[in-house]
Amino acid sequence: MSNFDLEQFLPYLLNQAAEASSLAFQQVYKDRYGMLRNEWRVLFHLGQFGPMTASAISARARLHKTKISRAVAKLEARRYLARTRDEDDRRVEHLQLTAAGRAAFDDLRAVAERYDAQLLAGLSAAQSRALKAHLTTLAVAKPGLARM
Amino acid sequence: MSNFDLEQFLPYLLNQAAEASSLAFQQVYKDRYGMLRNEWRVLFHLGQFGPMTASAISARARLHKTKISRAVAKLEARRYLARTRDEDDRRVEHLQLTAAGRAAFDDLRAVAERYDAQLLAGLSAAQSRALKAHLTTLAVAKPGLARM
DNA sequence: CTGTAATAGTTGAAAATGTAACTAACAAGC
DNA sequence: GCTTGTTAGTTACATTTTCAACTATTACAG
Repeated sequence: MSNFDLEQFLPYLLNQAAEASSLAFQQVYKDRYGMLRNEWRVLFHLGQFGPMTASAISARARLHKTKISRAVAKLEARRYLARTRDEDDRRVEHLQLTAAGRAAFDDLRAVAERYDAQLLAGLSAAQSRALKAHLTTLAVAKPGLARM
Repeated sequence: MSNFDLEQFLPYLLNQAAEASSLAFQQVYKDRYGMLRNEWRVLFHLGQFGPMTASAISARARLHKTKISRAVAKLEARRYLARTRDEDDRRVEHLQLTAAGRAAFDDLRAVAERYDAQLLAGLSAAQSRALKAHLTTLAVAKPGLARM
């Protein structure tokens, strides 16, 4: 007899928590700026790390390059970012936020900051740190499952 | 000056952890049974909770009814589940696993059980419990964000 | 009864995603 | 130089998801 519980299965539980906690924030960037998830992510990468290439964002965000490509196209069309071709390696393009892009980022970052605090409101500082540390470990890990 | 860190923003972090931890398991149910995420979820609900209606699964899994409808159609086509119409309320249909469906569930449940243990290998029992408790809280919560 | 609203589930069209193939530019071996 | 391979990024097509409309059935008010 197994005591397995679907709702305590970590990948399932993480998905449920991720979706629930993304909802309210998603509402904000969608309503205020008409952005999708990948667009928001690209915006935040550029906002936080400064000018980057699409590949660099792809690697850091673990986002497929086609998603980046399409998100960048939309952000560019809406004048939230600008591209400049690298003169040394003309395959590469450097992405950076426009003034409008930075304004959107600053606004959304402030929301994110408060929202994060709200999500963690029930936990002590130590508990929050522990939770995030464990999640970071899980996010970075590349678990395989040999011979199952 | 803000000290906001995208990679420590809970919704983002949860998404990264959820995706990373889902990957290896997804590979198994996809390779062995050709299932998609929603099909696996429906299978597990029926396996764990016994016969249910589509609405009941929808409510418990927080999965939209169209996803359920299509997942059920595929699972039925592959003979993993069978439907029976409720005689008292003929709108309702009760879903239950076939023998093949239960076999698939038993197999995948065993994988899930071992995989879960592997994901938590670095943590003590108390830490694991605390982590899952916090995730459960986040998964159940319906956070809004007033006046941000 | 009868009309109106609600619920269970399905379907069609539009949007988004995933996968693979593609172009263009650079790199390295010979 | 020329071939072969690699990397940056885009595009095309198939699959999935989303959203709204739809059918069928039940509930409920008058």
